[in-house]
Amino acid sequence: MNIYVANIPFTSSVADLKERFEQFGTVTSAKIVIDKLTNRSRGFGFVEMADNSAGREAINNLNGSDFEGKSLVVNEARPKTDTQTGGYGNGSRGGFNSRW
DNA sequence: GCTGAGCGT
Repeated sequence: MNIYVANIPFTSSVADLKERFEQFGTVTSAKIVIDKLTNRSRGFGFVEMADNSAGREAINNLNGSDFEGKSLVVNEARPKTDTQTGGYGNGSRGGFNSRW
């Protein structure tokens, strides 16, 4: 269960996310996307959890919640390199891979 | 001592 976390404040780090998601389940790996060029946080990251149910719980609970004074955005991440059969094309927001 | 879209070295 990989989860996409956006609207992360720049004063936050991966340990904060990991802690925040460990409230709902076991976090396999958490990472904040740092821009390769500027070496600065882009404000979003990815959290991978062990249980899918815990991931759903974390999404439903942490999405839109208060995080460092800002509303956190938590969604399910789309597969980075997986069988993108069907082609979501240049899926900007909205198109999610419903693998449920 | 940088900045707020949003899907990753």
